[in-house]
Amino acid sequence: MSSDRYPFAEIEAKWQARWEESRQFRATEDPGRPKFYCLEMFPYPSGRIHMGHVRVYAIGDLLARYKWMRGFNVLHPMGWDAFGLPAENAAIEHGVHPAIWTYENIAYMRAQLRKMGISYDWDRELTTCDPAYYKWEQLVFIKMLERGLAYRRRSTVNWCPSCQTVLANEQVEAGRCWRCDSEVTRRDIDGWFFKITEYAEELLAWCDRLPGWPERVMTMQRNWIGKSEGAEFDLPVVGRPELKIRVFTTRPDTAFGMTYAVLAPEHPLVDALVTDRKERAAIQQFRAEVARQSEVERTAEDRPKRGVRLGAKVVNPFNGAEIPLFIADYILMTYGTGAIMAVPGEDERDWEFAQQHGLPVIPTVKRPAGWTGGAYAGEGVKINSGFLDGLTTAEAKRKAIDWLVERGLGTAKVNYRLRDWGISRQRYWGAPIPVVYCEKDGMVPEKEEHLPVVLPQDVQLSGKGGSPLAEVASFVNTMCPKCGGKARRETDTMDTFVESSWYFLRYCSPHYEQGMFERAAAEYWMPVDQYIGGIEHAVLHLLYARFYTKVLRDLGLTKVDEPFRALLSQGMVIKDGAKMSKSKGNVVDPDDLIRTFGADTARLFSLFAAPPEKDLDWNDHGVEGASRFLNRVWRFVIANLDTLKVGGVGSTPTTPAGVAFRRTIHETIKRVTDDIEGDFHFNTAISAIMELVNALHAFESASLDGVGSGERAALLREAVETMLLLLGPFAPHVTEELWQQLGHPTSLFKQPWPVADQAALTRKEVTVVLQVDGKVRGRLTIEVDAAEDRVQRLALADDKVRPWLRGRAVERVVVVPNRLVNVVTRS
RNA sequence: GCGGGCGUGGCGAAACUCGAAAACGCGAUGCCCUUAAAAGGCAUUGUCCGCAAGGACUUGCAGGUUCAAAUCCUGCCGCCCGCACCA
Repeated sequence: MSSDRYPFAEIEAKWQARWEESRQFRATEDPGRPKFYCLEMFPYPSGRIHMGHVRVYAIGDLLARYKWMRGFNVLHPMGWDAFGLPAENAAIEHGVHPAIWTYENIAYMRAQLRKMGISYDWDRELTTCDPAYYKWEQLVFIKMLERGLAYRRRSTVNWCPSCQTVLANEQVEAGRCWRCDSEVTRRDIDGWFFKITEYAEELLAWCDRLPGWPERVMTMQRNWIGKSEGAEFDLPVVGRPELKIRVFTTRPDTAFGMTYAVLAPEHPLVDALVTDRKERAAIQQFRAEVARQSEVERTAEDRPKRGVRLGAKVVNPFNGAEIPLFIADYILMTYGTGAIMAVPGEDERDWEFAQQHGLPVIPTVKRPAGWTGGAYAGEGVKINSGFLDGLTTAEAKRKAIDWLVERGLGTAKVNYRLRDWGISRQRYWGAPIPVVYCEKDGMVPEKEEHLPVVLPQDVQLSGKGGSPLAEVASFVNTMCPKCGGKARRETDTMDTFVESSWYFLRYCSPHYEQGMFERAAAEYWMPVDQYIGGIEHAVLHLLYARFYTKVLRDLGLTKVDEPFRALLSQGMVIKDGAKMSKSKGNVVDPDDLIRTFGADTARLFSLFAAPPEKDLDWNDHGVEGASRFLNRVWRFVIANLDTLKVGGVGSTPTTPAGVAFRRTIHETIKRVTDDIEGDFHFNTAISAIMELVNALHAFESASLDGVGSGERAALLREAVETMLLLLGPFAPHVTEELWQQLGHPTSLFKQPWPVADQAALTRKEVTVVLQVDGKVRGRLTIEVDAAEDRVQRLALADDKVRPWLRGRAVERVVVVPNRLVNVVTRS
């Protein structure tokens, strides 16, 4: 089966060694050259690479090598996102220390990546579980603490019972843990937060200033940040002058339609509002029911809204009306003020609740003609609204807010759905949070000179819950950095998304010891020009990294506002209609693939089968096709080596066949370049190269008679060399080998990218399509830019066209220069 | 419910600043090479009618705009993704 295959194993090993020995892809700052920072999301060292990795790294390497050839100074680093739960779980299951498990996996995966022949600058490899790495985020943590950007508080958090740790909001997907899919529960717990909400407005604003990002991702981030503008004001409690309930609304214009108000069950004022024992019992029961519900139950679709009426009443400040007050489960303590004014006339949720509880509805917006529904959330003219009557929704919003402000009752208010980033993890395998708790001084940050706070190695991992570090006496028991007295270390570790929030900066100067990164190096390389990774991080890593970069900027460490200039979100690798997974039994192992077909084939197919942003449907026959193509290239070059070596450089063919062939060569250059530069259409770029190879075969056999041998050899040489240069970034080993066999002493990847010769591209003749009433009836070969009236005359006289005009009058003739003629008839 | 995306041969796909639908690859069929197979080469391959020449039809469905629509517009149908009681 493999009898005539080119020796890919030998070739790939040879060039991987050469590139490494010659340090060809090592990057150094060079202000004289334009830089290109090409970065793929670094992997978690789970054990072995999978096809998803092959795909991203093939894309990244293609761009990196292409940019090298375009003369850029390319930074293309690789490293390991090495902290994380799987290491700890492996330790619990198999008794291997997380560090050993992690470093063994890294060693294996590094070898796998090397076998793929990716052009990484391995000198810059970094591993986030290295104290020399996480030291710097501990330092930044302390600075964030000083600025109030990191803080500790008790709150209700998302708890994953399987991972035994807290999850940030971004890490909960439809009520389930993003990593293990367990149902998330709620827990009241002390924990550390990063104040990402302080950057909500800036993160949102920059969503409009990153044209290199996919719209899809930006939309997801905008939705996640969830800005809404409105007003906040107080509802006085009847007969209790000391009590006011603050509410947030985006529709202050509808305040006259307020017929009741609602508090979240957890609202702190509830206790103060309750007076008699019976009411207290009912409320406690309701609160307990709500608390028992899981996140999944509470957000289930079509859930009826439940609530309890309180004895207390509040006053609508707009019209003085006394209205009933409820607690209800559809109001969340975590959003706005945890209390609302309810306007059933213009809010569907309030409408539903009002129907159930027999509450009155006052419409405040004139309904459109024929409106039959309940709540009307659309815009319109105000009615039943006192001083707002007759205004539009927008005008009334403004006027209502002005009215509140004038009377000191409320203010305009912007709310965000984004919550602060909970970074405490009650697990072992992460970066320690560098603070201690002193009996005398309370919480005290570790001194800078004591950093890093190193994660201890000797730890018992039971998986039973509770921070494993709390069991390590030598770690926990320490001295207060302030008073020198007895103190206990913080035993939570940081969310591993903190490490991945700045690794791209560390790559700029990975061995720098005086700080997080060397300022000059970061200024030269940053921002990342092209970032490549999966869509699953649209609001996780990508939002955190944007936030953290802004924090570092505000700490004066860097000037960059945004870490990633352009983002390419690649699709998943699918086989037999499903994502590859062990349970589905549809996994393709990269090791097998490389052993059987070679890295070049694996990469070429990954790039050819689909455009990068789409899911890639893995097909074993397709892989064979990619392999067949590379073999075809190999055989052609080897078989014609003698001819190719004698071919002169630069050809100006004189025969029509030669001119046409040379045009094909240069059209291919243009197509491939446009496809890479434009929208990353690597699949069509490869198609174009395949067409060139097909043309090469055809020309080689057809040109034996007719084309002079000098012209023929020169053209073949130009075609083959161009083809190898264009194919290089897609299949680097085989092209590099053939380049050398052609007698070139220097690397293919040190050659300039070919430029299409305009002269070769220009045509003398074009084919013009002849249509009658929009249907193709014939073709006409004619010189370029022929006069319209002549084209028209020839079209009308054409043998294929004339029969279709019989018995019909020509109404008009549309001539599109160099493309088509459409004869429109009237019957 | 809100937001985004998609729907083209047997399959992956291409063309989407309106201008030859299906490039390239896979698969399939036939032939050549071979003792034979593998590998390779050449050819055919959207559907239907036809011996052929040729013709008709065809981009989820139904309309519309246009000389001309896969491409623009309207309304449906189906699929995927994100958010979702966010006041």
